[in-house]
Amino acid sequence: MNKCDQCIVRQLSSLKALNKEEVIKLANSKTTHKIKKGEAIFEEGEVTNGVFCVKDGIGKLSKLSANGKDQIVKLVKSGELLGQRSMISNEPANLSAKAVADMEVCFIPKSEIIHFFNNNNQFSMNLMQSVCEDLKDSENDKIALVQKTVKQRLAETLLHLHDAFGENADKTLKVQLTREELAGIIGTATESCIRLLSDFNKLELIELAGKKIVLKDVKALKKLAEQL
Amino acid sequence: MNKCDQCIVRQLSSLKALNKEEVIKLANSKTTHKIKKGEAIFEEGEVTNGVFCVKDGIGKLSKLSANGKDQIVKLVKSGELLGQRSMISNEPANLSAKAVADMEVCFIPKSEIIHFFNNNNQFSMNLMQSVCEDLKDSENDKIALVQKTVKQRLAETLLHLHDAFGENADKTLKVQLTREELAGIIGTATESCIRLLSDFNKLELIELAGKKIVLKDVKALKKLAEQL
DNA sequence: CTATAAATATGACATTTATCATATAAAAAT
DNA sequence: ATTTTTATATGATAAATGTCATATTTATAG
Repeated sequence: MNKCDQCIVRQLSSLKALNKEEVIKLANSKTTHKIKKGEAIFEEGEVTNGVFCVKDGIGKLSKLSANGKDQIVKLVKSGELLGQRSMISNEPANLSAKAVADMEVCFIPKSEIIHFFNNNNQFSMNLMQSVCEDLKDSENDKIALVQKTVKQRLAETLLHLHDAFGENADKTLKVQLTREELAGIIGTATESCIRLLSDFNKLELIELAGKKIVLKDVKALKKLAEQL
Repeated sequence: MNKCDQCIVRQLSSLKALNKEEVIKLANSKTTHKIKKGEAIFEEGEVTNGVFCVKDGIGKLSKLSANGKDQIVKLVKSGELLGQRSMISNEPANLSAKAVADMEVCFIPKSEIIHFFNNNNQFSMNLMQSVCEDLKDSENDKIALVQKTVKQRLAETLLHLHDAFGENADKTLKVQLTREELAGIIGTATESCIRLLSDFNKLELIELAGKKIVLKDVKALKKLAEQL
């Protein structure tokens, strides 16, 4: 039973370049894992020796600082690969990967990936492009961190979460993050994040219902995120 | 006359994986350019259609913000490749590349690189690893921007400039940056950068002689950069 | 070599953001 | 259901950093 063929990761990630034969090879070597919200897929410093495909759920890549704050570098959703960077660099993971919502992931051993990389030009190009995409995002994030205020970054992040993960039937954002996690994405103190969310709420840019957030005025949020 | 074979870029960059035949092919397709200090190799938004090898000099990759500040993402020195990311992503450059010191660069057309990428696994792996290295650096920079103070980042940057570019006979740093450029690297206002340099000078951590900077107390700078 | 512009330096002040304290609400455990 | 913990919220304050003004020095152009 070749389950990988129908898998969303196979449709969306670099793996889409694999041919039938390669997918069968993949299906035989992969292992499937369920990760509960809050649990780690791998921790900073760990040697993973392969990549993880996100079949379902949402994960965060983050790094714990000396002062105890967890800086979130990227959120990943179904269809994406995790741990490519450290596998390719032959290094222990630079970041920890944890589940923000219950996840289902498949582990693909490094040997398989390297085999595909060496024998399938389209695959290696896809993988390369995916790392390049991450690099571009990271560089742009870096610039935003310096050039925008916390308020602007919060607005930007809310819009991005909406774009990337969508909304539920009741218009609330699909990703449910704690205030602490949200602060970890925009790079600020938890209290500042909470405060600004309250402000946005009062200004009717968003609506807060417990942990759930509704973007009420996307236009105004966009304006806020971009203004000088 | 096959000049590429002896070139420093060939010895240090992903190109080291090329065989004799490939180097000859490379030598026939490359073009050499001299770039004066301050001039651009390419500008943000430009389609480059190839990569640039840095034979000599120092360059900066930066992005101009709406408020007129130039955020420097990376400095490059001889032996490195420029413009890989946007070439691979098939996108116009996300950043501008300008000379910080007079440069000599060679342009290699995209078609050549793609040919090597598809026919030489070691080259494609090298290129991949080089982008991964950039990604790791960028992610770590991002985290430092959030978790460290401007003072710490200045100390860190001075140490990094010393490590990466070395010093002259008179112990001054080899890279000569304006205060504005230095501010653009650490992500702060020019005035704040100047002020902190003065402080460091008074504390005898560094010595200022015009634009030239000497690191007088590396140990103390390291301690400053890492402390909580 | 002078005139002009640009870079560096420093003070005064405003603003942003972090930190600490504490209250309230929500979630988890017993 | 009640206790205990954890998350959210908000005020007060301090610290860090940006902005504006203005010298002073250094570089560049004529």
